[in-house]
Amino acid sequence: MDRYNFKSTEEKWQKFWDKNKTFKTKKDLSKKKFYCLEMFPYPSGKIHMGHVRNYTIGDVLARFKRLQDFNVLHPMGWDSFGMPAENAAKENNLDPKEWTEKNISAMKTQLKRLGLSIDWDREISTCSPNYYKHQQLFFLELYDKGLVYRKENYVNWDPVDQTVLANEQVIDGRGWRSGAQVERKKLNQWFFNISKFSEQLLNGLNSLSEWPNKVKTMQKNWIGKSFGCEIDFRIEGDLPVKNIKCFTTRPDTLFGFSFLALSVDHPLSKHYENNQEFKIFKEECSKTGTTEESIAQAEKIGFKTNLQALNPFEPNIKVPVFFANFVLMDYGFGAVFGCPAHDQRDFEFAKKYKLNIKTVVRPKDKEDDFQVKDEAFVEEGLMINSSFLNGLKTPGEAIEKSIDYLTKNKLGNKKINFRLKDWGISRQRYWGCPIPIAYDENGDIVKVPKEMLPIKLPEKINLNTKGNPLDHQRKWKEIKINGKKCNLDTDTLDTFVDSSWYFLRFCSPENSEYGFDNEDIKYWMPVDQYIGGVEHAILHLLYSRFFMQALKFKNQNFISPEPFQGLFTQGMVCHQTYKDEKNKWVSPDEVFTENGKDYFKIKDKKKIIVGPSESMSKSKKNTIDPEKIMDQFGADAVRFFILSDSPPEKDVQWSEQGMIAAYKFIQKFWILHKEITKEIVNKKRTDKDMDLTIYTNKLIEKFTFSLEKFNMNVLIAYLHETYNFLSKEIKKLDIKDLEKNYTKILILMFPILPHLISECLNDIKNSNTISWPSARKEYLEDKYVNIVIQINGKKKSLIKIEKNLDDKDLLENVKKDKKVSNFIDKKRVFKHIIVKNKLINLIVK
RNA sequence: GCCCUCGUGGUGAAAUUGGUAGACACAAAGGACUUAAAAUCCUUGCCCUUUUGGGAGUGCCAGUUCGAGUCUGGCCGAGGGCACCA
Repeated sequence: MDRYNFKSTEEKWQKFWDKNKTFKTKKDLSKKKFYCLEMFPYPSGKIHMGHVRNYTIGDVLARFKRLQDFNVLHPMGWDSFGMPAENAAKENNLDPKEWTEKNISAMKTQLKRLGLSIDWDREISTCSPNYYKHQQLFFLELYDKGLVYRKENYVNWDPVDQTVLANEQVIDGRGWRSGAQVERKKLNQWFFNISKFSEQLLNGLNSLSEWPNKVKTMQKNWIGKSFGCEIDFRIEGDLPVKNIKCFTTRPDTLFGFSFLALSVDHPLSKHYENNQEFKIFKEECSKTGTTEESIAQAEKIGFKTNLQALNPFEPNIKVPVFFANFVLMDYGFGAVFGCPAHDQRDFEFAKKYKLNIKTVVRPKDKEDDFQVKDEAFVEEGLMINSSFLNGLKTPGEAIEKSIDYLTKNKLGNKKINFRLKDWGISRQRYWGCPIPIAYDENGDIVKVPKEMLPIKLPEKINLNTKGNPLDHQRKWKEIKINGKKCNLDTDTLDTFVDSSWYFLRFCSPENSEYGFDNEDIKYWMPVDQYIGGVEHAILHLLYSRFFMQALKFKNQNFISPEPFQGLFTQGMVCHQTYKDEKNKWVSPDEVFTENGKDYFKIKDKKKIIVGPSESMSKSKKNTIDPEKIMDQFGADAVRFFILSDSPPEKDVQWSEQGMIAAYKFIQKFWILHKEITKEIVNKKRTDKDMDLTIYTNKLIEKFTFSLEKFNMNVLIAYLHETYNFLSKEIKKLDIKDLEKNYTKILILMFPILPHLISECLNDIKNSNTISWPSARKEYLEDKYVNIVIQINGKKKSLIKIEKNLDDKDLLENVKKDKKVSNFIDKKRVFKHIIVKNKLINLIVK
């Protein structure tokens, strides 16, 4: 018997799909649409196992929906701007454009080899002027709507390379390339006013019922809505300052007020510009970097001013004002009122600077003389030492009452605050979308007119310059707008902007007037199922949601603003890690094992230290190259394996054994298939035996159910089960409707193993128009059912019996059962519970 | 510290949502076929018993229920997210 030749078969079908444009999609209002989208890849040059998993899951779904007669949009593109291209180009003296294009063509070939059902005619690439032209127009549109603005912001600055560093380029406070101490530097940058939509972005989460709760929770926390009030503190001291505004969620603890802390970037700091000590203090603070996390890890320090703040509840009590490193200018007003007794951070600060610690909340089970000792008391409780608040429950009553008091006395107002900050979109880099803004000779902002778009990136420029590469392009920068000489902005847009609207572009990839066509997006949007890694749970997904809000803003005709109706986040692909005796990472290709426990280096037979399984990454060298695996086992086998071992939302362990098992399954299924085809043709079977019909209908039911629930690993189990069933069944003499049932089974398998099953269906010759089968209820149950017999809730026996027997007959039959009669002999059955056609529980004493 | 998720054999995992725990696969041991190997197939899998059979059992402890992997409360452990957020 011939073995299944995956190589020629897979090539054959891929060519067939390509030639016939099988997956080309057109708008068709007569059909229900299904937009299936996987997060598009960065063209690094080679696909990795994470891509294989992501795109296989999506492809199974897309093919399934197509068989269910949906009009399926399943496109693919390239997130092709970004730093790796710029870095690679710098290192090897290449052009980022050429490097990127070469990578795209290599990866496209690899993706095609996976047998994905993609409409390649809709392919887009974000680094193409055809794409970013529209992005520049969106930028201007948002600018006109007042959703883009310019402000100063801090960045990580590498003083040696004269360049801005991304957070991941800062390692232990030093630049990754130069090793120089990174500084905080203020730069003028563009911002999207995402915080304007905080409320909408938060509320929108409620409508996303097909999103994982985990992701919704993460976004909710990120947006961070908090209820409280703003308080205007009166200030006395040696400066011409009368008030400082604070935001607080705990106005109830004002009677425990013992200091006021300001951010070093607070406007008041300008009065201390010439103060040497303050300068040193501020520098100390600036070493901590710009991320919130690095600020957090620093020790709490303060700088005492000569100012005093008055307690709004008791104006005769005055407390010191500090600058402190733990106060962030970005949040609230850059000022915090400190109540050490009921905030751990304030407590530590007060201890350090020996400030007053007054207890104003007691636990419910303690007396009124309760005093905070070793740590702040932050839980619910009752108010004490707080005049008109005494005895009230807090939070809750006490907060309400204190806000009432502040409002009545014009000392403060109820306020809702969000943690979400505006989105800084300027990047001091070459390989990104140019910002369509110029500056005239006075430095005033001039919009680039629509007709002049796109502002194209200059090609083949020298990247080994200090600072921002575009800044050196004197000719490129010069632009004449309405007869005025201007200079272009030399920053480029954050690549998250590119990916915030690409799903719209896929709906009308060829529209040259605008980023999309309104009619197209009305038909295709929202994305019915979006699939990608959980690492994008916050930024990419939130930015995309913002982009939709921004397009909808002042435009009533725009579609409903949630872009992704369904979201699925798949887990990572993991592999064991290996290290040699020098503690260097070793790749799986370089090691061998005989017993599965002890590993050795192939080269010198030296022992390898086996580390824990971790997600595949180049830096740990624990990657498996999908291309090599496809050479060895074929695309169908890889698809089969990558779905088989774990539920798709969880991490999966790469296993050589598992991969081989997948390959074997395909081989043995092919042999079985040949046998079945022969049986179909040679012997006309009579139609007495219903086993296959019942099995097939049950399979259709549970297979469809699991597929819709994304339980892909269970699907694979069903396929194994089906193989086992069929290989026994085929030995029987009588099988009813073999061809009909077998064809249905093949169609179920098709989305997972498209090449193999295309070939199989081709053999049966009725595969012209295939569609997803539906189960017929009358075949779902046999005449007989298995009834579980429990005694006092414990399983004792199992009987096969006629279906739908009435309770009396059932009970009689049950009592006849040997095992049961052994048990209930001499005992009295005083109750029984029956679950129809399933179970009977006898209660005996 | 706060929030979320998850704890099931040697391993990855199923369990139709409160009704046969361990489907399916990997690994292991034993066996069949074979001169032999490979491939393939079958059996086994915790405890007691020679077998028939019986018992325990889904991280731990309680509870609800005729019946709990599934529901409730507490504890222990692992993973992820957020964070001096005022």
